[in-house]
Amino acid sequence: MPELPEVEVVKRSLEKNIINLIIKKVIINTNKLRYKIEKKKIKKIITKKILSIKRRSKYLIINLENKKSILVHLGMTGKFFIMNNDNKTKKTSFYYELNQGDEKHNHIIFHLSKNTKLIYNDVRKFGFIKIILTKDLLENSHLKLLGPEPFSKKFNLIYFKKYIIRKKRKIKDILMDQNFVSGLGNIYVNEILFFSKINPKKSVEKLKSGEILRIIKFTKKILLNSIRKGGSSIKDFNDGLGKKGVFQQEFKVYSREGKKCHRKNCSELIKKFNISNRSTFYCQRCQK
DNA sequence: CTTGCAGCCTGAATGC
DNA sequence: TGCATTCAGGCTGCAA
Repeated sequence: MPELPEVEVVKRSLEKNIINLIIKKVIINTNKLRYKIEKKKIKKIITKKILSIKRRSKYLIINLENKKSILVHLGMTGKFFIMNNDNKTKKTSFYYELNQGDEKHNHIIFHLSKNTKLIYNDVRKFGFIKIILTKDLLENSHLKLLGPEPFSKKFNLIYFKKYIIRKKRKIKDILMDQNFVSGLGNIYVNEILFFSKINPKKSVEKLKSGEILRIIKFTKKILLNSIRKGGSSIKDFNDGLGKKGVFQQEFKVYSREGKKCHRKNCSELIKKFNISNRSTFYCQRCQK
């Protein structure tokens, strides 16, 4: 599932592969992702050059020369493939593999110059692609209310304390809230709380400064580490039908229900329960 | 204002 | 074996 690190690696892959290329043609195989594709707007980006790629939270922004931008969210299963003139499908990130039969879910295909194709594939169609004016990005409803990026200086102790004041929500809930801090999803939040030794159920009003500082520190550390590993695993843009470029992510708690806690000298089994209808994994001995 | 939750979608895993 | 059900997940928009 693409969270901030996965999306960041897509961004870097796209930067390497499609900058300065021109959009020649766009094939729409599936008209409706999360939102209906506006064909009129798609028409207007034909012949335009791709100037830059940005990321905000889990969103990708592809800036074009005609003052328009393509705003992309990958949802749960969205992924971009690149195809060059060798006709081999290549991955743009580390969170998925290439499989036979993927083409079935190739919903949108951008034909670019230099015989390059950018393919949007999405099994569950939770993602979306919208064309908007670049100048309207900041006011866009998807982006407007997003909290600070986890790496930014704004995500600090003072901000944290101010946000949670008089709130009684669980810490896991707050970390999942994109308006508090943007880019985290269920997997990384589980991991962050394990490393921070905080019980996901803990009410934010009970958090001590030291605990908050741990959360902030590990958030940055865990995300950075994933970007680094994931980025290096696909740096050669291998087609995943071989085994190269596959980075098996290792999680400490996520999806490890009933397995032994990885912390030294702890033999507790990882427990699973729901918070806000999301799977939550933790070690009840290590996380208080 | 804040918080909670249904619904969008498909395929894999599980249940009977 | 095969059919039916459940689960996974981010985000929006509405209800309480």
